Amino acid sequence: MSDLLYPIKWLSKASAGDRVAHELRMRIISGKIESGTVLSENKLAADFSVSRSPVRDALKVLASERIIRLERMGAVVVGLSKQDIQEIYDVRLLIETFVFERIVKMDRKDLVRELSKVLEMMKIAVKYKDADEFSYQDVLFHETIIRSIDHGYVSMMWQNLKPVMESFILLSMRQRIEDDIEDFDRILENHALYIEAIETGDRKRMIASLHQNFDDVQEVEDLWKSQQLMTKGVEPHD
Amino acid sequence: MSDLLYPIKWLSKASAGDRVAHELRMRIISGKIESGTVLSENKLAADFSVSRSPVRDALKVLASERIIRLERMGAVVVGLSKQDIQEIYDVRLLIETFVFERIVKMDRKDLVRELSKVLEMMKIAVKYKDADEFSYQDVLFHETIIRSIDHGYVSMMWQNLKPVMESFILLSMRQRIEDDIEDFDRILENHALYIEAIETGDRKRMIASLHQNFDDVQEVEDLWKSQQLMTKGVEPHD
DNA sequence: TTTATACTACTTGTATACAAGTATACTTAT
DNA sequence: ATAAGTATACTTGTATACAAGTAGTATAAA
Repeated sequence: MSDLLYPIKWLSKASAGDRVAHELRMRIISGKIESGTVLSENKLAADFSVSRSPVRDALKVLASERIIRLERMGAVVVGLSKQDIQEIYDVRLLIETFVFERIVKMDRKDLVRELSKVLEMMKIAVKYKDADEFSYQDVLFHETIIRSIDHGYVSMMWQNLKPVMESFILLSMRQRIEDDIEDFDRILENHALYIEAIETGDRKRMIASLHQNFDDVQEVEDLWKSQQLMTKGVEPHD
Repeated sequence: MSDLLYPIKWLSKASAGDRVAHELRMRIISGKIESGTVLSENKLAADFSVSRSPVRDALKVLASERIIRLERMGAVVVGLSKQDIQEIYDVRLLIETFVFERIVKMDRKDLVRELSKVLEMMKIAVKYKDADEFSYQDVLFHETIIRSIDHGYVSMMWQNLKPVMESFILLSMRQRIEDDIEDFDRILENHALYIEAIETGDRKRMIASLHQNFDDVQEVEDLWKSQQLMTKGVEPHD
């Protein structure tokens, strides 16, 4: 088994099943395991040096995220297309605009303070060129916003979306921290704008900030580059 | 083990894990298993006469739906509160309004035809006082709308929501077919209005039809009644 | 009576075993 | 050479076994 794509430190207390799920997700989204590949529970168990039980758990999770398809014989890798990424953004936009409408009716002081903290963390991460830490804080930023309205089913939707988003952002940021380090300033600025929008309850500014993120196709390009990079060194997964 | 709440005929090709998940979900949402109860994998396996494996699968599914909470020792039943049901409607409204915006930009002829068919089925179900069939068609109606825009991640959100919705609607309709059979006319009319809104692309009418559904708290009352009914005959699940 | 320790009866997560089903390849008969 | 049937090497779903850990209880000591 080759080295891991998912940060080991994020898995400190995770079960074997979780580890397999996270690592497999990264390999699929990065393109290291190509779309169309048929995964076998037994082969995966051998690859990861675990039994079939945790592998089965992992495959169920990945199937619910639609990056694999469970069929009669074997799990077929689907992966993430550009359209998928667009769709993820659709849903994120959908969720976050809903959340914003709730937020503006609440006391937002604590939230703004919390988000400011996360933003500072992101700045430090950029300073030390730590793509993984940056990704973590980026995801946390949006999760903090979403969870602030205390809506069980919206949180649920986020939980379903999060793992794929996280992997995708991780890969994208790792790529970008090599190619476009100065681009992170723009991302940081965008997040600052988001905080301002929440603070002032300015719906327009919030939408603008969101779209500025979403219209930025850079991340898609990053992922594509990353996939090219990966598939070069891929072992033929017959 | 007492008799089943979930229609057996809907489980013809389902695995043992699916059966357990569906039945357990019904018992939890109906209140037959009360909130706070701690479920044990071994006890459940014995109750359903299966091994722990399918029970584990089922518990994972129910946990992702947030009707139970997986803890260190045992799975704690959470159940559905009135707020949860309100939240489900929030999300359904969110999804369906998004879907509608896409639909009005498409050719809607086939969709309208398909929906009309489902609506006729619903009418027959009412005629024969078949609450289960009615529920099935009702869920199918909304699923047909949502899947028509061919959006993977929106479909995913629906898939995550569907099982709980389905159970909830089933219980509510079974209650209502006893108490308020004439009320089904109003529901049918509402669905007809929905189809019209799609056909004409009339956003306002669609929103109206949606709200008419959502503002109707009857379903919540039905569920509550159903729960009262159930908890009377509940065996103390120490 | 209170505190500490050890024991019992649970729990989960993982590994392994087995039954039933399916696709591929290889016979064998025509 | 081709078609039909059969063997085999896979697959999944379920059952069972085992290790590690946790709550609660009972017993022992102060």
